[in-house]
Amino acid sequence: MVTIKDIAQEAGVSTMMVSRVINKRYNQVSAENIERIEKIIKKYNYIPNSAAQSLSSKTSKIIAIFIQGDANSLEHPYNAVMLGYLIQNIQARGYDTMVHFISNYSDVCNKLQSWKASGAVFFGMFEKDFLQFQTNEKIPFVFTDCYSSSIPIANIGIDNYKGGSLAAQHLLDYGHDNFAIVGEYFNESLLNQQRLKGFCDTLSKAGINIEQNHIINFDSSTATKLIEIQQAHLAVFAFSDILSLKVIKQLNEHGYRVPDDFSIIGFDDLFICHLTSPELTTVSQNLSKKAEAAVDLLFQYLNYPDMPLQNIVLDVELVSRDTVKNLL
Amino acid sequence: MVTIKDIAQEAGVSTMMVSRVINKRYNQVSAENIERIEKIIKKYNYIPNSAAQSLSSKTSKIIAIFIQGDANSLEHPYNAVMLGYLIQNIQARGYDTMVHFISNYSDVCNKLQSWKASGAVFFGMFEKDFLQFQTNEKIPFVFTDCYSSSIPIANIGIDNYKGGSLAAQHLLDYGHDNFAIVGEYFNESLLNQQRLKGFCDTLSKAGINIEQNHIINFDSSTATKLIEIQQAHLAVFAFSDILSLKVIKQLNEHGYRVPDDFSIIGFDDLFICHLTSPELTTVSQNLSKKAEAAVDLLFQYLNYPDMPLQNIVLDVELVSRDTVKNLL
DNA sequence: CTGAAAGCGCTTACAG
DNA sequence: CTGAAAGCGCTTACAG
Repeated sequence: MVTIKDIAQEAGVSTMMVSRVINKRYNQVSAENIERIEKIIKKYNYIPNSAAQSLSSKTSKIIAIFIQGDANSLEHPYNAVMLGYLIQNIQARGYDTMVHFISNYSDVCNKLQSWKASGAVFFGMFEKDFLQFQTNEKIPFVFTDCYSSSIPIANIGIDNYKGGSLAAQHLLDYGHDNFAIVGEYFNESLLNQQRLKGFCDTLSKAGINIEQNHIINFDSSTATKLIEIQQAHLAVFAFSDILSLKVIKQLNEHGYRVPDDFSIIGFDDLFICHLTSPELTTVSQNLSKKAEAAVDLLFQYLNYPDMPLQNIVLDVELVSRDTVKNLL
Repeated sequence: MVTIKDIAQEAGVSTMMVSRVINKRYNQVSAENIERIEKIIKKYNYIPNSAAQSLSSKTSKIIAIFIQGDANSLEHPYNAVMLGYLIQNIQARGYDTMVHFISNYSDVCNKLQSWKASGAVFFGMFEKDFLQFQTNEKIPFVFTDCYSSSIPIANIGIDNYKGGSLAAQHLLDYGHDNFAIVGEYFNESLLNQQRLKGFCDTLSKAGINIEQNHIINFDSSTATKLIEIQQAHLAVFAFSDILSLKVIKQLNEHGYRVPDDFSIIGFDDLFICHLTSPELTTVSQNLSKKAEAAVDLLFQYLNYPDMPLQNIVLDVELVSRDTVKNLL
C-alpha cells in the first residue's frame, strides 16, 4: 500500500508537501512541485488513508444520515427517494455517506462521535428529545420535515399550509362542495395540522365548514366511513399519495370508482403515482430540490458554524391529473 | 473527549487492558479488571475513536454498499427495499454502512481503499468489468442478482427459471392458452433469459409454443402490440411488478381491463402491489431473506477468507391475487 | 493475566 | 514556499 511517505520520497520532498497537494492548498506549494507530486500520485494511483486523515485532523468527510425506524421505512417511496437524493448530493460534494436506522438518542451520539462525522441529516419522525442534539453536539445537523414550534432547529420543510390550501382551491374550482380528509397521526404531527388548516381555511373562505366526522384517521374501515358520509359526490383530500392509493383501493373493493363516485387528491407526487390508472391528482413537492436544499444548508453550517439556525420552507404546487372529477 | 488513556489512568491499568476490554478479549483480562474498566467506560460514556482503531488495525467495521447508477435507482421500490434490509442486517452485526452510487470501476476501489472497508455488497446491474474486482481486491464482495456465466463470483440470486415456470403453470392451471411476455433488456440480462426459458419450457411441455412477436421489449407502444396479438383472452407475463403496473396502465388507457380483457402476472411481489386494485398476481421473492443471505455470506467470507465462492439461489413462489382471470 | 514500546498514515503548529 | 517534530488514539507484537 503506497503512502504519503512513498510519494514524498519519490518526489524528493517532505511528506508535508504531498499533504498540501492532496488537500489542494496550492498556494503553499510551488507550481513545479504541484505538478511533480500530482504526477506521482497518479502514477501509483495513491489513495489517502481516510482513517489517518481523520485521526490527525479530528474530523472526517463523512455525513451521517439517520432514519427513524428500521428497514421498513424504505418501503415508503418518499423515504427511499429522499435518501437517494441526499446520498447523491453528499457524494457530489466529495463526502461519504453513512446510513443508520435509529431508535434512540444514544445511537446517534455513538455513531457521530466514533466516526467524527462532519454533519448529519435526519429524516423520519423525531420526538422532542431528538431535537435536543443541536445543543449537545457541536457538529451541524439538518432535519427534514421536522416542524417543531418549541425548539429552534435547522430544518428543510415545505409549505404544508399552502399545500392544503391548493388542494381545497382545486376542488372548489372543480365545483365540489362535499369534502372529507384522510390522514394519519393528526395529533402527533404539526405537518398534518398545517395541511388541515390550509385546507379548512380555504374552504372556510368559500363559506364551507368541514364537520368533525369528515376528518378521518386512516384505518381499514376508512372507505366505509367515507361511503357513510357521502351524500353527493365526495371529494377526499388524503395527506399522502400512498394513503390515496390505499383509500382508492378500499373504495374499489366496495364497488366505488374514482373519480366517478369519489374524487381524491393526494400529497407528495411520488413517481409511483404515475403508474396507477387513473393517475393521481396531487400536491407536488420536489424531493430532489428538498434533498439538495438540505445538503446545501448542512454545508453552510459546516463552513460557517455560527450561522443562525434556519427553517427553510420550500414551495409546493398542485398537479392536476385524473382523480378529481370536474363537476362544472 | 475521553480516550482509552483516560480510562486506563482512572482504572490504574495500562491502555492495553482497556483495549482488550473494548474488544471483548475477556480471556486476556481478569474478571476484576473487566468489571472495573467497564464501569469506568460506562461512567464516561466512552466511545472508541473508529479512525484510530482503523489506522492501527488496518481495517474498519465498515461495509460498503455500491449501487449502480444514481439517486433514481432508489425510485425503484425493489432497490430501495433491498437497500433497507441490507443496512439493517449490517447494522445488526455491529458494522456501519456506507452507501455509494457508482458509475465506474475506480470509484469502487477508491472508496474501499480509503476507508479500509471490511467488505462490500453490490447491487444493480454490473458489467463484466465490475466482476473482476474479486481478483483485484482482497476484501470480500457479494453481488446480488448477478447471473454471470463466465466469471465465478459470490452471489445471492433467486431461481428465475422456476419463477418463469411457476408463472406459466399458474396460467395453464387457469385455462389460458394465449400468451405474451413483456420484459426489458432481454439480451443484456441472464436473469431475463432464465425467466423466459422457465416460462417457455413449461408451456412447451403443455404443447404450446410462444411466437417470437409475443415476446415484447417494453416501451410506450407495448399495449398496442398486445392488443394486436390478442386473438382471445391474452395472458401476459411481465418480468417485474413495476413493468406490470406500466402495462396495466397502458391497457387501461386503451379502454381494456385487467383481468377481464387481459390477464397479467408480475415478478417480485413488492409492497406497492398490495396498493393497487386489482391486486397483482406475481412471482414472489423474499427481499428480506435475500438481503439477510447476502450479509450472511459476506460475513462468512470475512471470517473465512478462503471459503470458495458461492452462488446461492433462493426460492420463489407464486402468489395468486386478482390479475389473472380463471378461464375454467 | 499484564504492560512498555513501536507504529499505523496522516495533519497541526511552528520555524525558517 | 518548505520541512522537522510531535501527536492524533488506538492496536500489534512482544516480553514477562
